Amino acid sequence: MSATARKRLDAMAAKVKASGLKLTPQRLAIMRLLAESEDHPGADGIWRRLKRRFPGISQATVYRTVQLVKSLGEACEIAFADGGSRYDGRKPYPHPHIVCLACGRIIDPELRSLGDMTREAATASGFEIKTFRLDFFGTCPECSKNKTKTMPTRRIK
Amino acid sequence: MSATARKRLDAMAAKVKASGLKLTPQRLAIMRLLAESEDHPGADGIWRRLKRRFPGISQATVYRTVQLVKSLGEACEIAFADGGSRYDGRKPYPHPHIVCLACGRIIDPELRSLGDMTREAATASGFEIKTFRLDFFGTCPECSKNKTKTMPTRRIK
DNA sequence: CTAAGTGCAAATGATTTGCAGGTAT
DNA sequence: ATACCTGCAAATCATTTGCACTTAG
Repeated sequence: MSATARKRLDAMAAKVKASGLKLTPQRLAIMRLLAESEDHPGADGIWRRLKRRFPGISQATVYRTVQLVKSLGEACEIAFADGGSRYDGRKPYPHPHIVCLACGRIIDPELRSLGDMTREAATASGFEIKTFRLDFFGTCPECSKNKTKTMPTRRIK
Repeated sequence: MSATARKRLDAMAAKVKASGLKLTPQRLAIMRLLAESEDHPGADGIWRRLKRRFPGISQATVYRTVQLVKSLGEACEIAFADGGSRYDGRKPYPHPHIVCLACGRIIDPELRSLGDMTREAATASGFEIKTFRLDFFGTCPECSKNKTKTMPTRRIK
């Protein structure tokens, strides 16, 4: 487990304890997966990976824990149009994504111009901007090469 | 009915006929609502407005038609984290939104910097960007004045 | 005519919840 | 001890689909 992942896991565990909640083995395992996964796993994926080590773990527990960690501000949810959500416990704050429509990969780009655009949105509208959601969809370099056919386009909610 | 709305409705009707599909009264009514609504209505809202004039209209027909118009490229869907989708038949192409968390209002800002940011995302990632989804969430000027308490935060999928 | 469309109700599918029995602290 | 948790299964909820009956062209 990397140092950054360890830090993230510790932050999650600390918030849980600070809220007077319990650190069960299931929660630890789910939080650990959230803290170290770089592939933005979905609830179902987390559940499938976990039941190797916790044969009896229920999806309900995964959903409950993921929601808990999110509500504590220690993970963020990326919900897609097709109803599925994916989670990121490494960067628990809102950030942009680029999704490959062919292979489903999601990367986190650094966008220098994002701050300016947020300011432009606030100025243009008079809104007090609290948060945002930004996703780009396209084809990653690998899939572009392979000329793989595009996945059945998701319903972008 | 405004000139722009008329144009949008005509475009939708043309695509439907060009696809060898039928222009039923229900479809016309739904498309008309899509073409002239500036408030990004949801499927349920469309259905409720329509059953005044079409007492027997079913939600299934609304969903089917809205999907049809979207698949013809004549409306776009804005799907939110809480599972609900809203539609825009006035601008059938992807565009940014600003959502008021207090009253639910959605506006379409003009963002000059959007093109630059898309280019930055493409360059930084090597992806071929096909489309995007950009929403800002905050409080509109009216709700800021009224100091209305924020709506129970939607799950931002 | 007849392929398409409609209303209705049942089916989906991801997520949530009620409950009865466990378990961290 | 005793809140808090977990697994299980039933319940949600927006949306989709199967079917028998209409209807636009």
